[in-house]
Amino acid sequence: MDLSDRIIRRQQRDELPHLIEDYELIAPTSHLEEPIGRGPTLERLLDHFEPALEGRIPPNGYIYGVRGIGKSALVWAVIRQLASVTAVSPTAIHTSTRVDTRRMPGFVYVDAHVHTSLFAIYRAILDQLVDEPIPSQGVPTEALADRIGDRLRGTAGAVICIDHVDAPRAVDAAAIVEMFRMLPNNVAWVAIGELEPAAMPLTRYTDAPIRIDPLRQQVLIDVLMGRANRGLTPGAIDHAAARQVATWAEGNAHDALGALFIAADRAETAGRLSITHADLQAGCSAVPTDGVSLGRVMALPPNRQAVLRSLIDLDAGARASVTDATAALTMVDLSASTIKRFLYEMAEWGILTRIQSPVDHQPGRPPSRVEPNFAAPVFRRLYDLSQRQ
DNA sequence: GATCCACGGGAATACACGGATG
DNA sequence: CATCCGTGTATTCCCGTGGATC
Repeated sequence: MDLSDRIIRRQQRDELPHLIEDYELIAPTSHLEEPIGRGPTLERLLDHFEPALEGRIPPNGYIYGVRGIGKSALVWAVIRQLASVTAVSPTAIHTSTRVDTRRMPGFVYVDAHVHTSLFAIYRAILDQLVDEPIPSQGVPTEALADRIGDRLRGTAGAVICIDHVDAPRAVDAAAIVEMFRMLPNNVAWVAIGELEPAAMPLTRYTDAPIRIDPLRQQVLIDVLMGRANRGLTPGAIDHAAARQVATWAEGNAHDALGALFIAADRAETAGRLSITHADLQAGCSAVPTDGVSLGRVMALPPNRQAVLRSLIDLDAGARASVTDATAALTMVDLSASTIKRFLYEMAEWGILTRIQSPVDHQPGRPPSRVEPNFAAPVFRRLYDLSQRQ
């Protein structure tokens, strides 16, 4: 072994066994290209999209279900696959009776968490339909709409999925429908949300809504074990542990993955190669029940995330009131009034929970403090990883 | 010159409470 | 007793400004 080998070996010291081999693969924010154990649900989604395989535009749709059960993961995976089929075989599948030479429609997935204005939504759609770079500002919104129209006219059209249509920061659903009116009629849309169809005005314009159900316990265990197999060192977690988390999560895959992520990160930080019962306990208790998804938190604009990142490291004293927290958040390069406004806004959006201070005898309106309404340890790790580079 | 958007700042409003008023 | 008022905070609302693009 020569010196350079020795040096490389030193460099690769970090390549010694780690519990977590890939944070991405166990993160509740990332989706697998092949969802685990969701065959029947995938079939129902494919039923809806099936006309596209013969070059026809499927009806508009509404996919719904309670939070955390993998709606985004499933739709994302389906759209991704369909889009790649379109890309790989530009002509539609040949039937046994005749050759259909029409092209298949394109498939587009837009997250209304991330794209919170009509302009941004148009831009995201256009970005998936064309290769050229798209202006980020300086052009009127209608110009982007026109470009989408120009691109699609005379083609097989497109199916556009808008995820999280009923999110607090999302563009109003009615405005989205209005927006699709301006596009050629070879465009279909599929909205994904949490609201029951009766409460979702959009369903006036859709085919029968498609409900996604919470994961059965065994499926959720499979999901956890599958993620662990991909992202953790072999033997990091056993079946009983996965069952423990699955039971706690009651069909909510997002929360179960969050708990697993925290448990694994805790064990990793402690230098262990397997996850203990205490790690899992810590993981479960750090995931708030009825919290908002980490996807929603990670979709926030950079400065909001920076505020959150600093906020979750403040000690209880510094977070006693919104005013105190604002004053303590000096590491963020924003004015105090902006930080304060961010905190109130994020509370409005459900990202933070406002808790009234117990009545005291100070004059004036009693303050409230804000607490994260998401799995803070997961956000801390994902945010820090995203900052390295 | 137009357009979109994040910031920043401050006005307006809400709330709590003690004390005054009708 | 029900209201109103004044004071002190907290919270919400709104709009101007300026950077970055086109």
